[in-house]
Amino acid sequence: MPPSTVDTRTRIMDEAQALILDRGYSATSVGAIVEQADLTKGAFFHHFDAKADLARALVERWAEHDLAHLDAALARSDRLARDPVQRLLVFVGLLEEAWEGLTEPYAGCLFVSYVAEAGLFDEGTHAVIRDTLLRWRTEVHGLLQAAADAGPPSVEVDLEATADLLVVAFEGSFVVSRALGEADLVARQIRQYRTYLEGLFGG
Amino acid sequence: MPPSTVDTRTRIMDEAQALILDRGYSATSVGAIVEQADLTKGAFFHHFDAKADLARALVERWAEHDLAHLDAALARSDRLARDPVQRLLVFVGLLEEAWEGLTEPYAGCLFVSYVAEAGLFDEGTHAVIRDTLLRWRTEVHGLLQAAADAGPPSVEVDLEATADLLVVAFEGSFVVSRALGEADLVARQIRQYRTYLEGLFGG
DNA sequence: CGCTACATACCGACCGGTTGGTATGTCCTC
DNA sequence: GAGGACATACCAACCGGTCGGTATGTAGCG
Repeated sequence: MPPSTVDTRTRIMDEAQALILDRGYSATSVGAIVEQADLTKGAFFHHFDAKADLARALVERWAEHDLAHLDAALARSDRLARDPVQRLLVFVGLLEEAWEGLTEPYAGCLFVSYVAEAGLFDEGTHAVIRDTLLRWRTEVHGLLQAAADAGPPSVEVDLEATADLLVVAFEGSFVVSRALGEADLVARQIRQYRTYLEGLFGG
Repeated sequence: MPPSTVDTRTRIMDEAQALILDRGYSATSVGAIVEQADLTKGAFFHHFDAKADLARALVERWAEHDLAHLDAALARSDRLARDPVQRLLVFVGLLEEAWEGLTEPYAGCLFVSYVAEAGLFDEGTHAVIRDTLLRWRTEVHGLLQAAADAGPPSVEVDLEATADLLVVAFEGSFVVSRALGEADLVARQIRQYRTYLEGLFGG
């Protein structure tokens, strides 16, 4: 296998992502990216047609990992619990677990970076983000509906909004966690969400 | 009142804020700002020492309005309800009310914009955001504590994290609302938060 | 094997345009 | 006529992107 191609492209993407998470897309020049990756502009534009091409590749990779994470938690909670309510709570518990023990670098989210500079990206790039968030809505809503079918929640509640609250709690946590410099904030907020669900469906 | 000075400065800030909310701080050039405000660079640098000076002024104004909003809701809920639990629920209800009926432009938050490009701003600017969020934490935690003292919540819960969840729900809603193009998402999420509190303290 | 033909990976100089910022000038008001 | 409120003109640095070139394959063929 040629040691170069894939490696270099990935390295560019990794360095670019780190820079974008820190200072945003627009402030991340391709000059800075290639310097960080110890390359030249020639190398960059060999692998990407334009800077926007990189942006698209990055968000697609991020969405892919994100959905893989979702599917994994879905599958595991499916295996670990039979009861719909338990399945729901285990699912959220697994997510919480994944964000525990986070200390040093406060979480960043590429979606937040892109949304904050939304005016710079084309429809296709936005669609990647939208589709990913909608997958979360659909899947979580499915879990909630199954739990509600097994036994109605303690109070009447908008199940779609409840599903969205998980994603909202994640994205909001990323923002607030960085703003306050508190790494454990994400996991604590997901735990809050779980407490909410326990109250609704009876833990 | 002199019609010029304050007006021009405010106009610069307004246009700059609108642009930053749309495409971020870095991608908002002072050239674009003065063009939007129908001015020239001379005018801009007459009112601001540097672009960073504008950034600071904007976040300070935003924080001021944000805290005024908080204080108003705090004062009104104080007047409208005597019981600590009712006071808490009315407080959140007022916030929800303020975000209802929002249709056209999906909400943006300057804090989100700044956090997404955190690496570009100095400590002082970050401190403004941090202090503002901490005020929310303190005040909401106070309301929660008072409610808990009047009658313990239905389940044991981390009251500080519960306080943070309100801010997290706001910031997260701003992000997701823009990403999905759903203007009513903010109010629906704040309503979810209220439902959570009702479950904890008994509406 | 040796030769040709072509592809991939990367370099570094360079281009036009834009950036934040400055220096100077002009007009209006007190 | 002094000072504030702008406009005009300009600069050096940097921006995304192009281009000619090179080094290293790699596949086909005799």
